[in-house]
Amino acid sequence: MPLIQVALATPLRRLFDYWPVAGEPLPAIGVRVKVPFGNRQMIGLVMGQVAATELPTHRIKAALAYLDTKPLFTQQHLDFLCWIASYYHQPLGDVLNVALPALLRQGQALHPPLEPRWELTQLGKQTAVATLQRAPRQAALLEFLQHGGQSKTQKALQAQGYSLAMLQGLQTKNLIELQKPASKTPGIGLPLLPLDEHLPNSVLAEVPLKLIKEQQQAIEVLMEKRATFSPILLQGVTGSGKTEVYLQFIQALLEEGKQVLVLIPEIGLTPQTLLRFEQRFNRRVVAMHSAMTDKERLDAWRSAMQGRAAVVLGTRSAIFTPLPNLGLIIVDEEHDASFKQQDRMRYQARDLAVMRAKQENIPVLLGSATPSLETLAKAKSGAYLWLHLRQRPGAGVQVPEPKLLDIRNRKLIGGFSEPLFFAMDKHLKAGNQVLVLLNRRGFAPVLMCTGCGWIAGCLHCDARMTWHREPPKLHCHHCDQKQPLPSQCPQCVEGELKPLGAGTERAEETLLERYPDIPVIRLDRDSVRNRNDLATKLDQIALERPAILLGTQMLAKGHHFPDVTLATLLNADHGLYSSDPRAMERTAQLLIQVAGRAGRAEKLGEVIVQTHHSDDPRLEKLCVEGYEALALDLLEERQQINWPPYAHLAMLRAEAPRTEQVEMLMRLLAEQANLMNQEAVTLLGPVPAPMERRQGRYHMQLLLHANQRAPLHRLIDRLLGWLETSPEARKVRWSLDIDPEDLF
DNA sequence: AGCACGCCGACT
DNA sequence: GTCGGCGTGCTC
Repeated sequence: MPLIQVALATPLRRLFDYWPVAGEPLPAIGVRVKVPFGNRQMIGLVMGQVAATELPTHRIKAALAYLDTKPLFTQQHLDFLCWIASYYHQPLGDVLNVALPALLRQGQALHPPLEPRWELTQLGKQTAVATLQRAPRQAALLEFLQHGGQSKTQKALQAQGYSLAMLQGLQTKNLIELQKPASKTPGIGLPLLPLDEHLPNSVLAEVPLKLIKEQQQAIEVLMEKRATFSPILLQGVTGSGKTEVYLQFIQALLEEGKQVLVLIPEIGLTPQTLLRFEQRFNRRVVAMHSAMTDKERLDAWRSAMQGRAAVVLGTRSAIFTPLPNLGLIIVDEEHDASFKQQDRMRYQARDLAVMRAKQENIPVLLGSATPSLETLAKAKSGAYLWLHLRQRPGAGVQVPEPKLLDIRNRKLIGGFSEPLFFAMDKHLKAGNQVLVLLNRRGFAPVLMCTGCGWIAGCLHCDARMTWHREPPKLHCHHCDQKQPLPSQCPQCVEGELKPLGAGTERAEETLLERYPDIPVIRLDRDSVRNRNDLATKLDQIALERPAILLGTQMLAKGHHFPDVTLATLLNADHGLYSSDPRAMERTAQLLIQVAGRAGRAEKLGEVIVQTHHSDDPRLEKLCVEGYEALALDLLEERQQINWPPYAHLAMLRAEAPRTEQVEMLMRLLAEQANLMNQEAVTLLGPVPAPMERRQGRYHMQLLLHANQRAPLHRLIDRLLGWLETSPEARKVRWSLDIDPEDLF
């Protein structure tokens, strides 16, 4: 008798063998199965069959039940998930955990159980409506049921305005009854739901925008590439109409009956984005993001895997969605950091998109105004097709050139210099909006005693606590620890406590003092807690003029503010001289994004960037020659220091409550690595992680560097084997990050 | 990861 | 005498 191999969500990187469920046919690969595991039950996925196992047969247990009659994944999709598991060195069960909606992971049926329906009894069919004249609402319901023909679910009836009380009224008179659906095992093995409500033949629901020549040329090139694996970088300045190119390319694939997957950054999935896709096509568009309920996610997932959803619009985890007729993947704002998952299963959705497209032999379109160096390198080398959109259709106003405003030796009020205020005055007086970007929440990043130099630090982290005014507290942005604001210096008692630096709260206060008659609309994580807050603020922005829009990243991403004529970055220095080689790239992307906010419609814009380093050649290059020129320079630097994308990295991180435990493990780990490593892998570290103490735990890291992927992954496999059996590793929490993005 | 087993301190 | 602390071992 053959055994079935089951993938389970445990940290053990292997499959588990079980006897098949007695008396049932062997399950297909990709079916969920409930199995005993230790002394509990788990739900896993059937990955294959084997004739025999190394384990003594008496230790093999029998599977309890199959939860699906048809596989949840095609073999091709399973191959994709297996590839992910091996590339990121994660247990397959963990990958499946990300790939399956929560409800399916918990064992719920793929199809919702059929709801009971209300039906007329024999008496109900014969009773004249007029006999119910003393209960007119019930009479109306009876009439509706008698003439509606079919039985109805309670939900459907309530949607028509009939209440539960009316239904119960008819039920007690024996006129109607609730019929349970006939299915033996509710939800499992039901036929696929009927294909969609008859869709119009035409894919288009509205007339597409007229393309300018450059966009038209891009579409023509894309059309040629639409049937094979073709990675494409679509580099277009803000406002160049990338989305319209996406939409028209998507249209071509929908017309061929294909499905399209669109990945967008976390912050970019607004109801407006979804609406734009829904309005364009006569096809089902579903969203996939973390704010949805489990039920909503399952519904969207099901319609995708059944081929009923034509477009899936989602954040990074949507890359795992099974799509039987996938014809195109688009990654919008491909440089965005949110495509990299930074905890649990660390993966880069943009890279997975390219991998999936290769496997499916379909095009993958990476769009950005400021492409990541990784993507840019591939485009430069010719591995990716490189398309440019340099013009802005419409009124023809170009993205303004950012001006650097040096603030050395200048007095700053709440982060603003006098010349900046002067520029703001001009734009506000003209009745326009001014956008102020400050990447710092709270009132001030540091609270210091002027008497003795004491600084408010976090008890659990090597970090300063941020002073928040509203509500008043000290808040550690690394571990979420909150403390009441001290009324006096805890060290010298007599010194005065003063804020150092400025966050959005302080900038807001400054602006309200300086411009008492102008609305200041603040957008950051503290003032925008949910969808509703955001909608309110966006409405306000649409109405108020003049106005000042103040905020963090949130403000720079995605939203269109046609009345902004001055966009300003209060401090470009943060990260300019960081030891992280990625800092300059990030600052440049932010600056260009901010610049893109100014003068989008017919109004000419201005962009001002405050810095202490206006003579920095990289900043100058960025402002004068643009992002691409700077990025190509940065790429050259990367090549010279032999760093990604020209080399490969993996980061091993470890943390424990006591520093000795981490140090011991990391020392042994490095020792092992040196023993195992006969190839070209360089160890950098182990070293204490930046901000060594976080949430009361000590962090260390070991960076592995190699010119080739293969030897790096071979070494990692051996190291993980050692880590899994090493007693020193038990007390320490460790994790592996392939292609790490944040090294510091 | 979970969960049980097991071996030592502070409670009724 | 037992409740419960978390070290150690195991999961087909």
